[in-house]
Amino acid sequence: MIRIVIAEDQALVLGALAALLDLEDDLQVIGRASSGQEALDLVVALQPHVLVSDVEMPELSGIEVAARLQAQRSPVRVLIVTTFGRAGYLRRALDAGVRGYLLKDTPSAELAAAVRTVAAGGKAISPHLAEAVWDTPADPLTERERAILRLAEEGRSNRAIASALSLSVGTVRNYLSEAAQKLGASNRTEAGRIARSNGWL
Amino acid sequence: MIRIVIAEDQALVLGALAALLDLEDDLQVIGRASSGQEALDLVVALQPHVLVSDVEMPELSGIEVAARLQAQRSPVRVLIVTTFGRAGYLRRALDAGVRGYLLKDTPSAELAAAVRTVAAGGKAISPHLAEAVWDTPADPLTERERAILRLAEEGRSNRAIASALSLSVGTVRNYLSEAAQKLGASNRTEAGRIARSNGWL
DNA sequence: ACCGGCAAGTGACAGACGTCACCTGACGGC
DNA sequence: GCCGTCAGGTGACGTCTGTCACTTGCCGGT
Repeated sequence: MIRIVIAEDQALVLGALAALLDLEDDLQVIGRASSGQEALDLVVALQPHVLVSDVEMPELSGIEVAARLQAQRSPVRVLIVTTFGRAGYLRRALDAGVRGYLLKDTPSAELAAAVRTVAAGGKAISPHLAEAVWDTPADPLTERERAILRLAEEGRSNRAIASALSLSVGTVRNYLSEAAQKLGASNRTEAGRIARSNGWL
Repeated sequence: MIRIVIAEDQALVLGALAALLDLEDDLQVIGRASSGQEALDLVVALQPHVLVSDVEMPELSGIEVAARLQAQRSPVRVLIVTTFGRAGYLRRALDAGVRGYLLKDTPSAELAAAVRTVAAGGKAISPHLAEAVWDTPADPLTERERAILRLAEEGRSNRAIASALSLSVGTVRNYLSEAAQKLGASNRTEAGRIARSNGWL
């Protein structure tokens, strides 16, 4: 019997996924979390075989939860389930020791199979996504550029960004200009879109 | 026995929701659609009591499906289930004759209850959301402003927007300026964010 | 026939943005 | 000690944006 904790911030989807997994005779959902922190606590307390987690969650993202579990040498296997086929996310997830990564448009029958594979020590990556990682270049942005781009994306002016990060306005301009060049964008807005769609923000 | 068709473009969520509803003795999922068009065809063919539909779907949105059903005087009741608590969406949904509108962070136990309520001719709106509509002002944008804002949001320059819509650059500037004023934004990027977060784009 | 409202345009101006060349200081190799 | 590198800054320049006042043409109401 494979014991599972599910983490997902949308309660309806959480309940539905649990119902789906509970239909299987050899799977048992022993815990449900609606935030990253809660997921981490539950995993530590219940020691399930597998944690099935969304990426986008309040407090801690699914990837961060995986990273923490890896850091504390937890034997729990993590299977990420997400909407976003962003290559950057998958890269980070793999770095965090994640064993499975499924897109939410995978047929539902495959979820249980993926859970079993992961529980048995194998890996389960949506094939569609594995490809995407191949032909998506690595994140070209530096930490500074990312931070500035995130603020620019929200519509803040150079001046506002500068004072938020204690930089000079000129420096902010330079970083944004450089980021736009790297991304092949012709302005901050486009740069933001490109970076976000690749999972680099 | 209440007969249901489910429409949701994420296969995994579709399967999970179906599993959840099938657990109930008095509910029966008789059809599954992964696009708006498919949902419409299925509803016409199967004549379920209730259509449970996502908003964001390829081809036709859940709201558009509801509008078409209303136009052809279909007796099928529509229950929308969505991630986004955008007041604008709910308004449009109600105009399209939708009988229920649940957020995906509603506890999963309430989904079946909402289906029953809607099937019986009642209404089921997430209370949280009903409030939001109250204190969200109506969409202040004109069709032109919306179109221009959508393009600006993608990072296009005034010149690009002007030629895409066969307008003069000055006019585009004026529309954007006006839209920003209406929305209380200080630039196009912020205006785009505000409009989108209210479901006005 | 007239008025008001609305879509679209024009011209002008200030300020914000994007680009580039160049400067400074810290810091890790060798 | 010197050199390369990297984060950050400066100044200058041209272009793009945002704002405003004003104009034109169209359309519906009265």
